[in-house]
Amino acid sequence: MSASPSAPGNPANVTITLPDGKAMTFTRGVTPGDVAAAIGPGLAKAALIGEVDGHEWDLFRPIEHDAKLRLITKKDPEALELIRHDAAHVLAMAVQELFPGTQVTIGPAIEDGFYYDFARAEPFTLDDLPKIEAKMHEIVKRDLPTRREVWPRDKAIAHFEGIGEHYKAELIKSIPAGEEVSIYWHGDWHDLCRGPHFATTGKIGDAFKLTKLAGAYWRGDAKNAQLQRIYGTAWRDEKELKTYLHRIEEAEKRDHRKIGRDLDLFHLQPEAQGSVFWHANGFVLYHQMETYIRRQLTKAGYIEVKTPQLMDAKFWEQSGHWGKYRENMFVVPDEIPNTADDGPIVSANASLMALKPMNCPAHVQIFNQQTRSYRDLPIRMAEFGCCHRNEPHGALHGLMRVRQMTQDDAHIFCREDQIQSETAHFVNLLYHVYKDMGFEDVVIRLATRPENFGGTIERWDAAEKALGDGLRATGHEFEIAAGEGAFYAPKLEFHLRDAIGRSWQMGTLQLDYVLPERLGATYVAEDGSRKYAVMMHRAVLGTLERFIGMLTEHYAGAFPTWLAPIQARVIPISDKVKDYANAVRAQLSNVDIAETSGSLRVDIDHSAERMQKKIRDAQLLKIPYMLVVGEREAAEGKVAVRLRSGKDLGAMALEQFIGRIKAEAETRRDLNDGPGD
RNA sequence: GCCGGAGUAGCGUAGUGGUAGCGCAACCCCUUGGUAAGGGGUAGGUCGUGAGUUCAAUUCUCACCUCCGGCACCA
Repeated sequence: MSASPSAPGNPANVTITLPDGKAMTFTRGVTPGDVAAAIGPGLAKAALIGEVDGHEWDLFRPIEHDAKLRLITKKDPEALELIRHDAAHVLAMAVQELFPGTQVTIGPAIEDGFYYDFARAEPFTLDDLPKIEAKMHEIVKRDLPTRREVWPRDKAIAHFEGIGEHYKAELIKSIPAGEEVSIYWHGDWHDLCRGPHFATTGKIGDAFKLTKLAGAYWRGDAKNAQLQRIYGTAWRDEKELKTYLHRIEEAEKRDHRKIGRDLDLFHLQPEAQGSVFWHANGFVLYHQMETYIRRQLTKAGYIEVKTPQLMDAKFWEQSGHWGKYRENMFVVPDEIPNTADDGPIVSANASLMALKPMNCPAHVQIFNQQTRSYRDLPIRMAEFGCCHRNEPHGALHGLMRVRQMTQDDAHIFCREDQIQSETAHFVNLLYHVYKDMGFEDVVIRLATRPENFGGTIERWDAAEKALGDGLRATGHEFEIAAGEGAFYAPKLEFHLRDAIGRSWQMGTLQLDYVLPERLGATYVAEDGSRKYAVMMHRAVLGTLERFIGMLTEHYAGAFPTWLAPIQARVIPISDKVKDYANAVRAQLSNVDIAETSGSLRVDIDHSAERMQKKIRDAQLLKIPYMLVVGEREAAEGKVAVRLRSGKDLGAMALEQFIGRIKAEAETRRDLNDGPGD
C-alpha cells in the first residue's frame, strides 16, 4: 500500500481531508493507519483509531471514498471508552483461554471501566480474578494484531452456533437485517463486535485491574439465565489508574453507613432489617429536615394531613395496589391471635389488612370527604407518611433502601389545565430545596409506561405527554427511561449520586389519571358537571431516610451548622473552669433558633483527658465549633473558638459567638473562613 | 429473590482441630494540661445461629440468618 500522495481525480484514488482542512490523496483502500504513517511516525504510533466522516473507524480498515478523517489518540476524550472496550475483549480472550467452554456474551465499556458477561456452569470465584488479570497482561504483551471481517448473517449465526456460542448467535439474530455483522479477530481469537478496536492488543496498555464479580441476568431480565459478570477498571496509564483507586478509597470513607456508626446517627439490626433505629444525633437530622420541608411546603401553599398506617385489604383492592403491588406489601391478619399452644396463631380465613406502602389512596379519602369545586383546585395535600414496602432482601442498603420509610409526600389534586403550572411550581420548589442542601448535579428522567400498568394506554400516553410538556416548559433537560414508570402513572425522577457514584432516585413527580377514577375523586366543573380530578404524586426529598443518607455522604458527616447534631462542644481546659464551662453551655443551650422551633445544640466534654485529646475527639465527630475555655476565658467572659477545619478564631466574647452561630443556624448558611472551613 | 464474598468484645482487626489475642472506645487511678491521641490499671467474647464429623469444633462439613459488592426490583 502506497501512502504517498498521488494525483486527484483518478477513480483509483481517494481524497482524505484532515481536521485542519489539509487534503491528501491516497490510493483507494487506504487505511487511517496509513494516513497517520504518511503524516509522521509519531502520530502513527499514537493513533488508536480513526474517525471517518464522523464514524469511528479502525486504523486498519480501508477507506473507499473521499472522506474527512480525524485520528484519535490517547489524549482525546474518546480514548478512555475505547481502551475499556478493548480491555473487555482482552478479558473475554483471557477467560476463554483459561476456562475453555465458557461462552461469551456482551462486554461494554462503562463509567470508569468495563465488564464482560460470561456463561459458564461453574461460577468464578475471587481467586480467579488475579489469574485472569495475569492472563490479560500476557495477551497485551503478545501484541496480537486485530482484523475485521464482515460476514453474512446466516454464516455468522451458523458459525457461532457451531462453536457452541449460543448467546452470540442469539445476538446476531437480533441485529437488524440491514446492518453489517462484523467479526473482530485478535490473533486467532474472534468475537462478534460492532468495533472499533485498536490495531493490536498491546495498545490498551497495562493500566487496568479486575475489580469485582457479580451475577447478571442475560439481557437484564430476571426471567433469563444468570450469567457471570466480571468488572474491571481501565485507564490511560498507571498514574490515572492509581488516582482512580485512590478516589474510590476516599469515597468509601464517606459511606453513610460508616459515618452513621462513627457519629452515632443510627443503626440497623437483623430483627428489624430495613428499618432504621434513629439515635439522638441522627434524629436531629431527621427532625431538622422535616421541619425545614414543612416550612417550605407551607410557604408553597400545601396543607398537611396524617392518614392511617393499617387499612383493610378491600381498600387496597379498590385502589389497585392489591392487584399490582401486593408482592411489595406487608399483609396483616385482622384477627386476635390465638394464644393456645397447639393452635394456629391465626385462622386460615382471617380477613386481611395491609400496612400502607403509599399514601395516595388515603389522601383521596380526605379529598372525597367534601364536594370539591373547580375553584378549590389545586389542593396540595402533604403528609410525612410512614410507608412500609416489602423490598427484596438483596435490595436493602443502609438508609438508601429500607423497608420502612418516611416520604415527604404530597398529592396535588388539580384540573387538567393546571398540570403545566403545577409541574413548574413543583420543579421550582425541588430545585430550591436541593440548592439549599448543596446539591447541584441533578439528573432528571421521565419514566414511561411499564409492562405491569393500570388504566388504559390512551390515559398513559396523555399523562406522559403532559408530564414531558410540563417539564420542558421549565427548561430542564431530561432523559427518557422507557418502561420504568410506576404501575399507576408515569413519573419524573430526580436523581442524585452517592459518594461512590451510584445514582439514586430522590424526588419524583407522577401524573396520575387512573387513581382518581378508581376511587372516584371528582370535582364540580364550571359547567356544573362532575369531572375527575387529576392527581400528581410528588416528593421533593423522596424519603427522609434516603435523603439523609445522601446528605451524610455529600457532607462526609461534616454537616452545616444548622443540621449538625452537635453544633458546638465546650472544652474546659481543666476542672478549675468547670463552673464557667457549664455556664457557657447552659447559656448557649438557651439560645432559640428561629425557623426550627429549637435551640442551639451544645454539649460539653468533662472527661479527664487533656485538651488536645478533647479537641481531637470533637474533630473526629465533625462538630462545627469547639469552644475552648480556660482560666483566661473564664476571667474575661470569653470562649476560644476553634473550627473543625482546624482554624483558630481566637477568643471572643460569648455574645459575639452566639451572634455568629445563631446567624449560621438561622440562615442555613455557614460562614466561610477561608480554606478548609 | 439470584451470583460472588464476609460474619471473632461497642468499633477496627489477629489467630488456631485442644474453648481466643491486639488497638481504639468504656470504666478506675495518677496527671490540671492552651488547639488532632499524657501515663498506669480494670472489665468486656456462648468466635452469626442450628445441626453434623471428631475424644475434642471458633477452626472441618451442611443448612439457615444477617451484612457487603453486583444483578433484578425500587423512593
